[in-house]
Amino acid sequence: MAFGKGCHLHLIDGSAFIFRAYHALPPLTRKSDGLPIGAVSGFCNMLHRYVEGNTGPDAPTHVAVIFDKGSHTFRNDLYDLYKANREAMPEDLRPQIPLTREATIAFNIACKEMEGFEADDIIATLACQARDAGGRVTIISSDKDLMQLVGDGVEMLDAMKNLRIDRDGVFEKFGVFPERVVDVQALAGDSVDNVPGAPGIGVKTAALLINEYGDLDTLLARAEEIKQPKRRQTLIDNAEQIRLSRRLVQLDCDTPLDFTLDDLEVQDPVPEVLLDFLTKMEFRTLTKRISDAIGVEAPAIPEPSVAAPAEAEAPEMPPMDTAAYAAVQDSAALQHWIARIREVGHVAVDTETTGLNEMRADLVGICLAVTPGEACYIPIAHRAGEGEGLFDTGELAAGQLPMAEVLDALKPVFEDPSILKIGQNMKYDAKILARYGIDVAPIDDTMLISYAQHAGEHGHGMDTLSDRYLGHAPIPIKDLLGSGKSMITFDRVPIEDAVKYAAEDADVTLRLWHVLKPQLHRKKVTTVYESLERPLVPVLARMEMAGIKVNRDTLSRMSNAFSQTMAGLEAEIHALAGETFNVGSPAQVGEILFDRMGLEGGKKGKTGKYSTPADVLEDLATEHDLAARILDWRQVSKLKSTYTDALQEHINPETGRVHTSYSIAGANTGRLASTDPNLQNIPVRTEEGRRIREAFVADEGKVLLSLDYSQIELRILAHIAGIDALKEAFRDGQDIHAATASEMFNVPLAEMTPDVRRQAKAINFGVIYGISGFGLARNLRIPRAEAQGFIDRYFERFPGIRDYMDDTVAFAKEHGHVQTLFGRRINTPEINARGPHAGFARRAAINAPIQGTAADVIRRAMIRMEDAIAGLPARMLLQVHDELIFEVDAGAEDAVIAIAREVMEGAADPAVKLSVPLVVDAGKGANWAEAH
DNA sequence: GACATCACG
DNA sequence: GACGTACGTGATGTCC
Repeated sequence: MAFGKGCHLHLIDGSAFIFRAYHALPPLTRKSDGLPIGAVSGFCNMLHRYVEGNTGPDAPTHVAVIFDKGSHTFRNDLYDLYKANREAMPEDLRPQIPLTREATIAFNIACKEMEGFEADDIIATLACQARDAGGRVTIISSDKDLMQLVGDGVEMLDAMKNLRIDRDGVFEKFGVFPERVVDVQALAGDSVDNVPGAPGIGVKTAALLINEYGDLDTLLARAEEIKQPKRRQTLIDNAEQIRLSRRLVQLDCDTPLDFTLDDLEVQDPVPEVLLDFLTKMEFRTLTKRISDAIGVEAPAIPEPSVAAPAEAEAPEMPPMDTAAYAAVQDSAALQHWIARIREVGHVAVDTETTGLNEMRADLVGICLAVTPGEACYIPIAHRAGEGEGLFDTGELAAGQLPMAEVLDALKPVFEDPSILKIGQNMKYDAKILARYGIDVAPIDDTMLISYAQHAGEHGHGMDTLSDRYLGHAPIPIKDLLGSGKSMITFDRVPIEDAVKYAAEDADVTLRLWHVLKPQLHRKKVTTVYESLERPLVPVLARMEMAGIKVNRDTLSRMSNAFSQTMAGLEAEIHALAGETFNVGSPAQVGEILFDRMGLEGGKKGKTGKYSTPADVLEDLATEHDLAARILDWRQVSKLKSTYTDALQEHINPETGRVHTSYSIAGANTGRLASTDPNLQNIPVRTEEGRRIREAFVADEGKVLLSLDYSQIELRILAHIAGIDALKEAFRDGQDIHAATASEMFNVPLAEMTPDVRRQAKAINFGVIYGISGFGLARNLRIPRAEAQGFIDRYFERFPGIRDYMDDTVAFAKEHGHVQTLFGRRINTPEINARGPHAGFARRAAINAPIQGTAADVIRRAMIRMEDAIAGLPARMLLQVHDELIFEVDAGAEDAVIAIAREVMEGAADPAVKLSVPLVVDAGKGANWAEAH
């Protein structure tokens, strides 16, 4: 088909794909020879995702991936410093560049580059040609240099954000439409490409000037008229440099091409060619995904005969083979496996159940793996079924040992202190088995072994770990259970299917253990794993099983009251607005406030809708009742839906209590996270919200205790950064925010006003979060310059803080991670990134050692707590980051408080000698509101 | 399933 | 000088 009207050309910015892929992935290597292939892998995944997404009426008819070639272009002749400050290409990326060309060709997509021309110029030329021929063009890139091409049927698409950029989008970015983009870029310059521009002028100012004068030539010709003297002089002095800059940023639409648009017609990949390439690269997961999708068998990927150096300590492993797994269906087989476990001394265990809620799910089967590839599945409670959909007959399927026999036989093994039980997220399996009378110990957990080493790098779920460390994609559970409404429970899965899936999970877990466990000491996190991760599993399991009593009537009454309040508010809101709309829809709220009523302050988010967060509405609320009532409605709506309604659903009918689940490897910093339900965000800051805590009660004859660390993060900061003034204030038991204010503003403590203290408090918190003038200004609602003044003064008074920040960031840049006082490692893969990414990574790196050390401290306290209170009628129920909740017999409160406080305040000892005291506040009461 | 919003430390 | 900006989480509702 000749390119013309009705055609749609996609131009992919190849270099952008490569760099994104490179920075998004860890340095993967090809297993057989160690060739770096991380970027190629990411590149292929992106291409695959791109191709898959190309369906429907908007699909391209023509497509090409465009690459840069050579480093010298006509722009270097114009200006020899062009792109001169580019960092050299990383060593491990260089050999991957030719492979990305091969990959493109393997996907049967045209792959184009020209010596001496930048990809951007080829893209510009093709876009012009296609547009002139009457076709549409989509440029897949987020490079702002390409924005000048937008318009007349040319659009850009940011593939990662799936964001289309049209003329209006360009205007949002540059403040001018595409045809004036080069003018703005010429003025603003570009530090990445080393385009000089005009000193002191950024995009904002440039757009302002261009819009005022029309275009760059007019602006330069009339530069004398500019009112601001400094700006005027800059433009006059730098006119030549600005014109040069324009020539540098102006893309060339006349690149001589040795091919035509017609050569770029979309073609389906040739399965053999594509699979050959992917196999050659040894991309196991992607090869399988694509071969499954197109129904063509891929050539086998050779397993390396010698283990790669990094895995030298792991045993050689046979390839994964789900057909080799055994079903254990008689006593002899069961005894055989138990004998094997005793011979080997460890076993990977995985339980299959009817659901994800460990307090409710029933055991269906148990998988065991003793050596890689040597795994079995013991079906216990599969149901008999009839026909395709397994119509439930209410009876157990044939070929299963009695549950009692299986559990009686396994119990001595699972409780044998000399046999290590290995699991992936072992807390789940331990809780299930605990309900059947088995206390699994000792345990190892591959999820936590990964977390100790790789927090911040990637997730720690089995699929992620299997993909990364075994190059294998396990059978998705969806294949067995389906999804959505027609989803079945595991007990309805035919035993022969269950064997493959279930035993595979145990096999994968065991293999991961062999790969990851030996790495703990290399990453120097053995102590972290052994002292902060592994011992926490049984502690959390018991807390979760204990649960906390929640009074359904209290919640139900509150829900009813909230319903009434909401109905009243809704009527009032509709009356004030003069029309009815969905108050729960931020989009509609934005439209009403900013379009219909024409209020100021409406900002649109990236989806093009008005943003209406609370702080914006709060500003409006002083003048407009409508905004105030919407805020009221939102608060009540939140309390009702998230708390008073949802919590009732979580009350376990058997125990009458709510059992949360803590994820140990959820937060990168070492904090726990609470889910199903989240009991770490129960309201407390408002009076109405706090009343929800009245529904969390002690059982009859008991009392709730709450013990929380006072200012633990600031204390840790004072210790780590070595701030004497803060340390002294803590040692003297002073009000730390008042002391900070006094030191900063030279106000004696006796004359401190609440407002000055409040500001110091905001700064103290800001420091922990990696402070910025902008952030503090927004938080305190003061001018930015004033906020910056506070920060400057703070750093002046406490210079150690700035050193801590600088040192921490430098450490992260050098090592790729930061660490807590207890050695917990938080990886910072983004710390050397450029762009807005970098700011986030920087602040996260500053915060992580502080938040993480506090998390370590309370973990240590929790691990010691059980023994400490063993003789007392008390149990630990909840953790809320710096707070522990206990339930104790009435009368034992003070004894428990004394012991628990001692454990918590001494939790850092003896591993770390803190130079500030840790202080714990305690409260008690019939419910959580009283205790807190 | 993405996004916006808001609950907590 | 301008960029975009507080750190860490999870649950809910809307809307496509």
